[in-house]
Order: sequence, then C-alpha cells, then structure tokens
Amino acid sequence: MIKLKSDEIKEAALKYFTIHGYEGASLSQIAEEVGMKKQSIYGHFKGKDDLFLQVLRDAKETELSSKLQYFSEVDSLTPEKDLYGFLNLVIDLFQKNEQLKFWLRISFFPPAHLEKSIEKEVVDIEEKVQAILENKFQEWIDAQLIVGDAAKTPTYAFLGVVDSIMLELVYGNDEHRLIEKLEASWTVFWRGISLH
Amino acid sequence: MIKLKSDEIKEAALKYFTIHGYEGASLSQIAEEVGMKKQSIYGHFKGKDDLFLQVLRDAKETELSSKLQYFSEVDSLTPEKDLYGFLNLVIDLFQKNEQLKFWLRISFFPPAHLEKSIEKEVVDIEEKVQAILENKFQEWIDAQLIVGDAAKTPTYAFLGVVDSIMLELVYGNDEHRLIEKLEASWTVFWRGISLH
DNA sequence: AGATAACTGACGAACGTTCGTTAAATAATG
DNA sequence: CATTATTTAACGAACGTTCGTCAGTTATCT
Repeated sequence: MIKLKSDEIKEAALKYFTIHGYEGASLSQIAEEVGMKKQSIYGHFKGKDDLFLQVLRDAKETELSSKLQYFSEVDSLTPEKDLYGFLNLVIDLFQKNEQLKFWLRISFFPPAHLEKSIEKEVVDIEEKVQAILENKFQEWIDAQLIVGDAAKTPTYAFLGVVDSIMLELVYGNDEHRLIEKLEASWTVFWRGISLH
Repeated sequence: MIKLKSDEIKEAALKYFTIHGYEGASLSQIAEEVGMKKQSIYGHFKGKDDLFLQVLRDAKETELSSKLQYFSEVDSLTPEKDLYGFLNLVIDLFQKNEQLKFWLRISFFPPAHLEKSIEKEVVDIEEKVQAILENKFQEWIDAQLIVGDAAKTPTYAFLGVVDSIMLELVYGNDEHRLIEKLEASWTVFWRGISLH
C-alpha cells in the first residue's frame, strides 16, 4: 500500500499548521519535510489556502466520526462509565492524533481571512456533538439515573469539562497534572449530577 | 494626562498580536494604527521580539493583579458567592480587557522561538493563582462549608470551570450560549462541592 | 544649539505564486 | 515488440510583495 504524495504533503502541513499556526507555517518547510520544493506543492494543491482547507476538512471528519462512533457504541444505561470513558477517549485521541490538536488550535484561532468558512465547520461539528450528548443525558434523566435537571444543564457542564481537559492537553507539559485535573473535574462533575 | 507614544504602540501591538498571533501581526500595520512608519517603532523598542515581550509582561501583570486582588478582597466565608463572583469577574475582565485575550492566546499558542521564556511566565502565574485558590478552599473545607475533599480537588475542578468559560469567551460568537454554559457549569460544580 | 522623535531610503531575506522546462511514467499506434 | 505521443510530477528561475531591521536625514521643541 503506497501512500499518495498529496497525503504526505497534507500530513506535513498538518504538523506545521498545528505547531506554528497558519501564518507561521511556510510552504518551503512543508515541502522540505516531504523531500520536495515548495513549487511542487502547486501540482497537488491550488495554493496555501487550498492545502489548509483540505487539511481542515480531514481533521473535521476525524474529529466528528471518532466522537460520534463512541456514543453509537455505548447504548447502555451506565452514564458514569460512559461519560468517564468519553473523557479518556478525548485524551487518547488527542495524544495520538495530530488532527485533534490541529482542530483545536484552528477552531479557536483561525486565520482571519478564512474565519467565516472555518466557523461554519466548527459550529456544524459542535451542534452535532451537543445534540447527541443531550439525547443521552435526556435518556439518563428519564431513567432516573442522574439528577433531574433540564438536559441542557449536564450537557453544557460536561462539554465544559471536555474543554478544560482539552486545554490542559494543548498546554500539555505535565502528564501528572493532566491526570489530577481530570480526576478532580470528573469527581466534582459526577457528584454534581448523580443521585445521592 | 497625555499618553506615551510607546504605550500607544504597545496598545496597537496588543490588538494585532491578539487577533493575528505573533507571526500574523506585522510592524507596519501596528505602526499605521498609531500613525507612524514601522521604522519609527525602533526608536521605542529594540525590535519585534522586544515589543512582544513587553506587551506580554504588561498583560501578565494585569492578569495576575486583577485576579489576586479579587481574592484579597473577599475574606468572608461565603464560597458560593465568592466563587460565582470570580467567574463573573473573569468574564468581565475578558470582555473589556484586551490583555486577557492576548494572554490566553499566547499562553496556549506561543511563538516557537519564545516558547521557553513564555512558559516560565505562564507557569509562574498559574502557580500563584492555584496557591491562593487552594488556600481558600482549604479554609472552606475546615469551616465545613463545602464537602471534605482534598483541597486540590475543588481547586482543579474550579480552574477547569474557569478554563471552559474562557474558551467560550475566546470562541465568543454567542453571548447567550456563554451565559447558558456558565450557569450550567456553575450549577453542576456547586452541587458537586456543596454539602446537601 | 542640542536633543528627541519621526522621517526617508535601502537592505537582505523570506513569503506565496507563476512560468517554462525537463525527465519519467503511461497510453496509443505502427 | 518497438516507437511514438501524451500525461504526470518535480524542477530551477524569477515574479512582485512583504517582512524585520539598520543607517542617515529632517523636523520639532525646549
């Protein structure tokens, strides 16, 4: 199984966009990474923006599918296990998948001239994840497995926990601290929505 | 009260660094904002890095002093009011103070060649805020006003809530959503640490 | 007159991009 | 099979621009 040159380029671009951002990443560096000159990139992509947007869409797909897949697999009524498992999934994905790091950086600090189109993709993903999460919480509420808030309350709170974990990941210089923050946030969150 | 030209430059630089990041901000744009040529900036700063680092240190001071001041003023034993007030302070500061936005962006995505020195400043601030917060929680725990965890647990969990709120702020295209996330996170968090 | 501050001019380097060319791989033709 | 013709991919060279930076000059004000 050989890998396409355009995929190699996207791979290198992903790396540099993630580390240096859109403006900080240069085509010559990306080209050098795959062993060619920057002009050759134009044989595969229309330009820097095109390359960037293709990397963006790949990352979006990865992010979306991996998250949706998780919740399609857990259909049991065990919120404690499912939610904690999701947090660990996020950590796992983030650490071994460059695309999630890219996605996080670009969704919060997009290049100004592409802001509008990026925002659309981000909102799109966000709504889908939120919707499926809200459904799950509603099921658990109906089954009286967690406290009877409006479903939006635990949904937003949980998304907040996910965000804070992701921030700790991107900051990412202290694995031990990450674990501690995860445990702390999870402990308090779960106590905040569980019946006891 | 006249304002120094160098402060005007720093003000403009803060704006462009915040919006476009280090690499995306150009000296000519910054100079134009204050009505001068980019070469004239060198009469006030040694170069781009110097300007950036001075902006960084100003932002650090603002961030640190405003947060520390808040907790020095609330010495009462009313965790619910104090913590919720802190979240609103963060929102308030963020919305009217460009320096906090700058600080957030740069602390998570610093320019690569200044990463080390920036990280030192970030860790410095983080430790101080965490320390003072941990002390407060310890007091409340001792006074049996909140649940008797290790003080680190509510501290980390609360810092997580702060982070998630800040992320929503930087994402910042929906004021209504921000309020909802704040209320949801706060509701669950408080229920997670309060005695009931 | 002396000092301060902004100016003009110019620098090398890097940027993203386009052009025309060359070499290799593939398809079409005898 | 051998020989053209066609497409593909990477190339060097150069484009115009912008970048950050340095030096020298002019204007402003005590």
